Amino acid sequence: MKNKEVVKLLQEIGQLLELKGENPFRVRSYEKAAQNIAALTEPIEKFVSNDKLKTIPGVGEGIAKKIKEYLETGKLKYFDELKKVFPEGLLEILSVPGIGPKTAKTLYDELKIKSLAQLEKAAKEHRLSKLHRLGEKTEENILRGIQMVRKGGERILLSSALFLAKPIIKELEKCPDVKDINLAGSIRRKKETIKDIDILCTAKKSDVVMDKFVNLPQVKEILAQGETKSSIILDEDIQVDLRVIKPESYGAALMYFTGSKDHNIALRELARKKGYKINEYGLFKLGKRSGRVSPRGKGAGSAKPVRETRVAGGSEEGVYKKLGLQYIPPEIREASGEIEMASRNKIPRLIAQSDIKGDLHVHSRYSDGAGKLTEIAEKEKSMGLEWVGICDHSQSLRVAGGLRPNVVYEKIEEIKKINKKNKNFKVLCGMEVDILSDGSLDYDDELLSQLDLVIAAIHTGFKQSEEQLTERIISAMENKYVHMIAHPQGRLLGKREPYALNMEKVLKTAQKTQTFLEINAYPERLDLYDIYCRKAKERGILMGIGTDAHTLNQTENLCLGVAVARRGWLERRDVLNTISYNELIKTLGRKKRNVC
DNA sequence: GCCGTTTTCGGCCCGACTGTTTTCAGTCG
Repeated sequence: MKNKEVVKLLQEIGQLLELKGENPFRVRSYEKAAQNIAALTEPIEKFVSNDKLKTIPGVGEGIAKKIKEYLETGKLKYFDELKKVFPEGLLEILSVPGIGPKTAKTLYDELKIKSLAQLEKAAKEHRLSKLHRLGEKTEENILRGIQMVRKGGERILLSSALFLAKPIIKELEKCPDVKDINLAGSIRRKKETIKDIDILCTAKKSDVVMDKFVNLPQVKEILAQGETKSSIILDEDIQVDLRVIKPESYGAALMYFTGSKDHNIALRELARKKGYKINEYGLFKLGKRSGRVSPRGKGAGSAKPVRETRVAGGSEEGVYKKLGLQYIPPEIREASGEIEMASRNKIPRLIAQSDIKGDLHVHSRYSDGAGKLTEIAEKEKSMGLEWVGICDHSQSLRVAGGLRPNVVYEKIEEIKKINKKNKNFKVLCGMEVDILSDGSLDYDDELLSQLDLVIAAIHTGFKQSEEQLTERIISAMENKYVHMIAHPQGRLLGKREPYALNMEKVLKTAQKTQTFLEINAYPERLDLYDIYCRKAKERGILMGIGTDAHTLNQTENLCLGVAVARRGWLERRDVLNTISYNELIKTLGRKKRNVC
């Protein structure tokens, strides 16, 4: 699958064209096409062979031809020609915050700067500030930007971002002037990793809350402080933006800053077609034939377009409604069909935290977890749950205290005793059984048949070929005692890419064998991911959320699993965790009955 | 370069903040 390669190619073409000073709409076309290809779940090669490239939104005659040439020959003449005009290092410079195409071009033209290192040297020697429209401040900002780029990644886990955001919200809420306050941006959409934290609030006077914000004890640096927007860097090197909004615009602003960018663009296009204008201040009805006002207004604040009437803006619901749309939950605002569904009133009621009755994957002290069985049960009960599946590691995983078969039998007995004592809470005796390198399971069927819950997982041999890895998972699913595949794709965010798997085959087999797939809610995993959750749902595959908790506190990560499920459009009926203990036992027995 | 309830040409999302300037260009989201 060469989608990523093609996306990168188109993005780089866009950037080079931007440097060249090309028509910005042409630049935008390449970006748009790249975005839409990035969102594909099928290999781009398939589109070439079927001559279907132009069915991808944003891909027309020109770009289709270029993609075809690149995929068929491995090269693209047009791109090679472009690269002759500007050295590749300039693209690296563009990644420095604050440097856009114009600045990059000036730096190249005037100072012959074509790499990050040269840029850094020039900034330190104060050669940048001698250029037109660049000053000392810019020089400092560029140096800081270079450090940011060098640090790489700079995205943090959703869980870490939430951990940092919550105390800030709590503190700002204390301002008597602050009425509504909410997260926005990717953290509100619950993306798996977050670049910066966006917060929105309403307040009568913004200076009080802005002052409080920039003076929070965890602030390392103030990047900007304005009337409507301020930006800070936390000690943890994460940027936080706060925007203060007037109440009548709060909903529109929340939508605008929650994004995603593509969702917003699609909404704006829809609004325009319906004779509205939408921005962060509200939804406005355009007066008859008055929409032709030049956007280039002169003078501060005097550019108010004529005859616009605000028709919505205070609440998100109101704006969606006026646009003829059902409310769209933030988690699915990714321009992946939600607007069309909302126009047909077909947005499902997504699963909610309150639907959850249990956790399918927790480790105890039997293997590498920290809690005793009874402690785990108490903890989960205190969270309002009714059952927990305790799945320790199997014997091969020695480093994680994998259980010998005789110990598994001891665990079964202990759990029986616990369940006898507890009327309102049940523990399922589960195991996370290794799928060995040859595809066999780490325990024999005799032992597996004694367990309430068997989840199978790959923990070794990640580097095998796609065929081998896919085959391993498939053969595990074909075992009638295996209920669920844990962390099916095996990635660790920021540390390890997912295993090479043929997901089509995996999903097909899960459907055929009635095997469930896990949404592993461990912060670094969040696996299966959203797009495959949605695909699994389309096939009628049930999903199960497991926290993979190794400490008692980690059981609280259930909310992250719910977030992934919501991003995957899952409803209550798609997720095992929403059913009662008795129903669950029945459902877990289904595979054995039906498949064998 | 793409696209069509503005349909084969003429649009294409739009406003805030910074840092520089002396009225605004560039960048960002």
